[in-house]
Amino acid sequence: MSVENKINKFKGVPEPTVRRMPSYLHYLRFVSESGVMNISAPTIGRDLRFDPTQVVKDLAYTGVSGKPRIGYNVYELVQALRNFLGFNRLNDAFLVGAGNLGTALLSYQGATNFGIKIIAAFDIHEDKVNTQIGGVRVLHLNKCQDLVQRLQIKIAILTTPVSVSQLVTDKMVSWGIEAIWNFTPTHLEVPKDIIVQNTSMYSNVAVLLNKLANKNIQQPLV
Amino acid sequence: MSVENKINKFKGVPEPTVRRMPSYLHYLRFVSESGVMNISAPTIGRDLRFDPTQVVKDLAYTGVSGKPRIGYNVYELVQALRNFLGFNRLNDAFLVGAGNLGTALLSYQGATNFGIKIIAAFDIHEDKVNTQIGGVRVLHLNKCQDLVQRLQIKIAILTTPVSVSQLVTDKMVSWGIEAIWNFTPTHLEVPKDIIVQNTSMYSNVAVLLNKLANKNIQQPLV
DNA sequence: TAGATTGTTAATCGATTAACAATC
DNA sequence: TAGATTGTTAATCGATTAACAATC
Repeated sequence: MSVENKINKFKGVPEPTVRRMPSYLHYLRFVSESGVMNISAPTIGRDLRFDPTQVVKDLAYTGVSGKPRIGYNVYELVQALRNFLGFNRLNDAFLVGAGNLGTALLSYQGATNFGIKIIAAFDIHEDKVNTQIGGVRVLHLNKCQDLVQRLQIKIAILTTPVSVSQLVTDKMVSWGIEAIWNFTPTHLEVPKDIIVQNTSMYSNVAVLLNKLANKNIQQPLV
Repeated sequence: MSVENKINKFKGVPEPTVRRMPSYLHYLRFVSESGVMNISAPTIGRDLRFDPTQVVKDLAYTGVSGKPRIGYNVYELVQALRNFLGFNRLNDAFLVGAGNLGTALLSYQGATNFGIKIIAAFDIHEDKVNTQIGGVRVLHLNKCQDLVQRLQIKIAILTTPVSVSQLVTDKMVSWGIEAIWNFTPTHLEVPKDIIVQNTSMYSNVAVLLNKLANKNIQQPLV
């Protein structure tokens, strides 16, 4: 195997593991409130309905090591998970498109800050520009490039209409945005070093409705 | 293998496939607007960045069959996907918890109805009760049981505070709710025939931040 | 010490990708 | 007909689960 290949062999933490990390953090915070100092993987697994071996493997990625028969130190885990999830860094983001969903996210994060802080929002409609939503100022999109570059913003939350999502994406990438949290149903075309995280309400609804339909089909068989 | 086992061998459509279905639908609607009548799996794959074989397999689940060298009939696919995704059925839902996220979802779906129709929302705070959000009436939670049963509602959207999420879930299940779209970070305990679809903003943020962090770690290696 | 739990290596399982024959 | 594409069967890949030795 060539050196080139070996370098490319670098695999980060598996995505399913990353997705479970916030669950562990939420659970461990809850557990630590009741004064529990140490916790074992089987206990976590029982409560969260995860396989105990999977819990062990997942937690190993935080760098925390446990003690046989005792388990893991809860405080240590919470800190390690916070660090793993990037809550200790500051993750400033811009939101583009202050329509229904954009407004929704702005109001939502007013209360809960889930690891990303929305610094400003952008829109082109006069009735939105220079207002505040959820404590965040809405500016005209033509101010975006300058601010992305001055504030070194790397994360953009995309909540524009579908009709302009690719166009806005292209511009933001050219301005230096490195990661796009895409809430539109559009498949965005981006250079390969740009990260796109698709969050589709549609996919989630699809899975739920499908399970519900299966349930009703399956029943008569039993 | 026992008969019991054979029955349990029933596997629905793989979840990853279900998650891709809305992408196909969105894409095909777009394509059909430009008057394209037939489309091949490789073309779809190229545009959506899916493996062509995967597209063929996914589309097979809709029941539509294509013609070699010609592809699939776009109109037929759109109809089949709409049907597959349950857009032709009416999927009425109740939303419980008209706080930040609840309000957000209510305002959002005002414009976009993504397969589920929110019929009413419920809360216990006097300042929310008997208001309207996004055209949906907010009622007191003590009216919920009666309405779930009268209207035969099967789907609940859970956007309560974490502190009451399990409690509210237990009640709704006892009232006859069959599927819960859970937006809280709580792991809900439910009877095994109840469907829980977790939609965690936290997980999505976690994946995005993790990719971003990896990117910045990996760069120096090159 | 005895035994529950960690941490690692192996087996399983399911989805993705590749190969290829059938077909229009 | 020739050849691109469907549709199916086989190979690969990665995550989950099982097995087990090390350890506190």
